[in-house]
Amino acid sequence: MGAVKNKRMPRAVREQQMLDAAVRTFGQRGYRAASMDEIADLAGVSKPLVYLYLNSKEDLFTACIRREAKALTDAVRAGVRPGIPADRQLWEGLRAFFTHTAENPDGWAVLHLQARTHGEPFAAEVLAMREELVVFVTQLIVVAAREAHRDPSLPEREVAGLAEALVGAAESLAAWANAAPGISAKQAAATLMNFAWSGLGNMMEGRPWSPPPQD
Amino acid sequence: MGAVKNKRMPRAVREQQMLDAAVRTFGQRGYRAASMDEIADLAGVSKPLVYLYLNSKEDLFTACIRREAKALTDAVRAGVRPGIPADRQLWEGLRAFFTHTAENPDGWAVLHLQARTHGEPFAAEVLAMREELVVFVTQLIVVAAREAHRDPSLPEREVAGLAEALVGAAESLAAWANAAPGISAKQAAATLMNFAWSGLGNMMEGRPWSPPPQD
Amino acid sequence: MGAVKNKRMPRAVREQQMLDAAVRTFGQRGYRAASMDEIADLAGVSKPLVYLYLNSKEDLFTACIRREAKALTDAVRAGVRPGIPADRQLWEGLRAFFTHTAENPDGWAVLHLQARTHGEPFAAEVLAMREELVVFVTQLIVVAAREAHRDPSLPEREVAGLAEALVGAAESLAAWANAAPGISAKQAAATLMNFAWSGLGNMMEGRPWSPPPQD
Amino acid sequence: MGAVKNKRMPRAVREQQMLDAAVRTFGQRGYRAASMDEIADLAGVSKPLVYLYLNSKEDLFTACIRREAKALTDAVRAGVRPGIPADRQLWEGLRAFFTHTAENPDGWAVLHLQARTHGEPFAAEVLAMREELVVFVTQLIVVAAREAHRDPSLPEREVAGLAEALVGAAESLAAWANAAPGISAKQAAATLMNFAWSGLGNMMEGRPWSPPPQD
DNA sequence: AATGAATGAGGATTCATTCAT
DNA sequence: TATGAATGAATCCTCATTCAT
Repeated sequence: MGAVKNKRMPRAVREQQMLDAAVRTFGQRGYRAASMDEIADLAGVSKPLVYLYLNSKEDLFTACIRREAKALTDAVRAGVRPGIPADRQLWEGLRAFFTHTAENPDGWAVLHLQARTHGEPFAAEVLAMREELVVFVTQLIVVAAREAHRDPSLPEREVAGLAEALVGAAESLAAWANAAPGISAKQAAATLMNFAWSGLGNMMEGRPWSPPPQD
Repeated sequence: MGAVKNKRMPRAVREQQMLDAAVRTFGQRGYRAASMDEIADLAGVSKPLVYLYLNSKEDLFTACIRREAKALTDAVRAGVRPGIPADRQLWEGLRAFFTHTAENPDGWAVLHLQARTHGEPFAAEVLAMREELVVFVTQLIVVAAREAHRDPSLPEREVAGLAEALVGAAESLAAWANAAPGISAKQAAATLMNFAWSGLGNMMEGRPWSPPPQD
Repeated sequence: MGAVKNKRMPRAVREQQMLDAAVRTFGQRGYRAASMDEIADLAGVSKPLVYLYLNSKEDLFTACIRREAKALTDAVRAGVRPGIPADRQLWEGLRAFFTHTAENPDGWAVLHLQARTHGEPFAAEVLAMREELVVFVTQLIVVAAREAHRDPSLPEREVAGLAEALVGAAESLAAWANAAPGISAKQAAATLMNFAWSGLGNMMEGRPWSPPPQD
Repeated sequence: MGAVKNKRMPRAVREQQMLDAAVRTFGQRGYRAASMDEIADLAGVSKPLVYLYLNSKEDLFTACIRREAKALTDAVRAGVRPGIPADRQLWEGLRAFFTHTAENPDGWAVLHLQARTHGEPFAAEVLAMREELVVFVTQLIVVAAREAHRDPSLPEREVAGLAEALVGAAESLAAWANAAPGISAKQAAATLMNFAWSGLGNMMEGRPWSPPPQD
């Protein structure tokens, strides 16, 4: 069972142990199916202590989401060197993203699967993090357009949609790469770059795909 | 609430009412949080009748997944005219997909969010449907490559990754389009075509994006 | 399943089919664990028909007990030739008893196990049958005492206890013979005759076992 | 009703209270008819506490059986002085048996009626205890045969049958003595000794009852 | 003579949460 | 800092029983 039992430890340490146990349990069982009993057990403490430090199941789940969201955005940001060309920045960001999700499958499950499937307190929490990533990608697209000497006036709504699609594709690929054995973070990133950047590049050259007129 | 109460109806009809209620409840609350009580209420019948016809919560959820998965794949298939160029087929498929998910948000939530979040009986059920879509897309990519007079030997693994990315992006965009007001199915489809097809087109012209050598 | 379905049949026949199914189900599952659904199914009819003919679960169980009790006492009575010496009558009665219980294990289970474990409506029903057997045995003992030229004044209470013991032993041996493979009705009867009659005979010779004085 | 409510008590004490309540309820109502609600009420605790300590209805019933079986065999063993003649040992054992069953009617009902009536987890549990008693009696019979200077080769199968009959008769008489008012443990024991020992004694003298030749 | 449709009531089990120490 | 003892409130599921035809 989790940590060594009954040892007195400073609050900060205990809290992290609890969050570790909670992320693992929530990630594997889901919010409702995870029981405070199991979490406390896995953390090696009694239930009242969990309540003393984290207040309630809801608060505990929220704390998990926040911690994991921050860890993910931090990882992405830390993986990107500023000042290099936009496509390289995206490449680095994607690699960091896929690496982090592969190394923290439970945390990723909490963010991608569990937090979104349960009502309003939680979905908003994830949305905030997601927005950060979307903004990051959006800026890269805008910068890339500028670097390509293109008229920078790609309609904003269009850019938003593209960024959304890219982030969405990344999220799906992360789940896919975690599930399919033998897909490395690098491979996942390369696949997505091929898929996305070539398309985006194409568009920026002024050759978007266009729907048939009668539609 | 829900249907008219207490009227005797043939089993087949009642079953559909129950599935309607179940899809709505599961879609909005999630598998665990949805209660059989609420579902029976919404269907306008007593709980025992739900159990008589659908056996258990698990079976009921599975029946929901199957019905919605079939409805979705049927809609996509019905929306695509065979024989036309591959890019047009994809365009039509995406429009059908986004139209259907927009019209059946609860069904889509069941498939995309809820079914994947809960243990093995269910995830497999959705995976089967997803695989159908991935195969459909994969074939389009292969055909398109041939139509573009390209060496048809895009590595298989690469194609699988691209198809996965496209389906994943579509799934994410469906959720996005449902959430953001004023995004029509057509717009979502166009965004994704731009994102994906241009990129794929580019690749097929022999200009894939390539990672920097030192990576 | 059970009988052929949906065939119109006269009430008396249907009732017997239902009782057959009920005895089997009650005997194997117990009163509470047996469900009207299972019984109706096994009888090859719909539940409302069972209620139409037998009124309620309680009444159905009571009808089972009565039918099986009568069948058992009838079998014992039919197996005994009157007029022969008392020990022979007991021998024949026991053989008939063990034969019948071996051939109708479910009926015997209903009488011996199930009916006695559930509240007052049923226990009384079995008690009546049991009393008949006890009386039968009591008379045999009295007659035997007379045949042995003994002072016929064996205290009544004593005789009652002995009869009770004999019937109880028979009941236990019936269960034992049913469970242990290879014990025939005849063997069971012989064991009990040895056990009981020799003891009784001994007593009638005026040599009862007597407790130590200080007790 | 039952114990004083809401007082904090050590687990071991509470468990015994729960078992007390359970034995009483199971003994009077039967396994299926007894509700966990009633048991918890009678024990003066909430249902969850019963589940916390005893796990499930099945486990609770098993715990009852084990406790009562041990109590009964302990009582019988404690009541018998070793080293005295076999008939006296049997006498003492029977007195202890009837005394204990008279003092613990619910426990006896659980063992004799309820546990045997319900499926396999439980029947086996009682059988183990019963086997102990049968072995105890079997040994007494063998020793008695030796004490009577008889050829010790009473066929084993025969002895088993006799022991079974004796134990069965004892079980039945226990129920009878409990039901009939004014039958003391001593009287029940004496009746059975008369019934059994005289018979056995007779046999050991070489005068078994023999079936008529034509049978 | 017979059944498909339907339900009120209750029972086992689990869970988040608190109290007293 | 830490926990053993305890519960109110659901939740899934089953069953005997009835109604309308």
